[in-house]
Amino acid sequence: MQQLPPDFYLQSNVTAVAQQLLGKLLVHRCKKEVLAGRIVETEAYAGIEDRASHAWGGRRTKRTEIMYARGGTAYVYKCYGMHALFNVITNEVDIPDAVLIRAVEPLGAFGIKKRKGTRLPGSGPALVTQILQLNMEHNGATLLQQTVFIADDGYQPAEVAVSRRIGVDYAGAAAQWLYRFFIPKHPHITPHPINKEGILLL
DNA sequence: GCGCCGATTTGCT
DNA sequence: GCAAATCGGCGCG
Repeated sequence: MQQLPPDFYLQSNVTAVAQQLLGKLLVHRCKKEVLAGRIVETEAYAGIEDRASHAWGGRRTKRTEIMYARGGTAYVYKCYGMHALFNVITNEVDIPDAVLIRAVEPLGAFGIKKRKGTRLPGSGPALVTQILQLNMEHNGATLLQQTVFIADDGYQPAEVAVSRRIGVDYAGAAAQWLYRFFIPKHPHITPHPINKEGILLL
């Protein structure tokens, strides 16, 4: 198991990073337990030219400022005022590229069984932070240390597919960009008709 | 300052 | 299928 090196996050092609993150492990060492999940679904957000990105048009606000940090930084924000979504900042300083981690396959012991009823939690970007116990406190955290980081255990997905992104219909032409990467038919990816439109890359 | 909308999920009709 | 939960950013004035 090898932690990803700083150079990985400095790549200039954010879609390449989004694709390469599939199959990697997102790890959170909290108090006594280590929470980890295998990344099975990602979305790329390409800086100021991407209308779907919070940094579109070069926006710099209190919320988006962290997106301009150097690659290898975490960007966590609240969506709809209640769900924390976890992103990985990529590229050099002042280029606000980011990869949204949309789904992970939980590994090891997780407290999610405690939920009432026998029904397992659904899938989606808000579940990633829930499962790995990540929250707004991790906004701006570096992924280059040992608390929250991404590791490669040698696993390579047999198949990788690409599609349009989910929930960005407002973004005009950018809504059609093939910036969503996922492992086809994986049980933890977001259930969505768009999965059938996925184009197989691998 | 006010009001609408969003990279969503859940539960009820 | 749809509304609720709930907050920061943005446009408007």
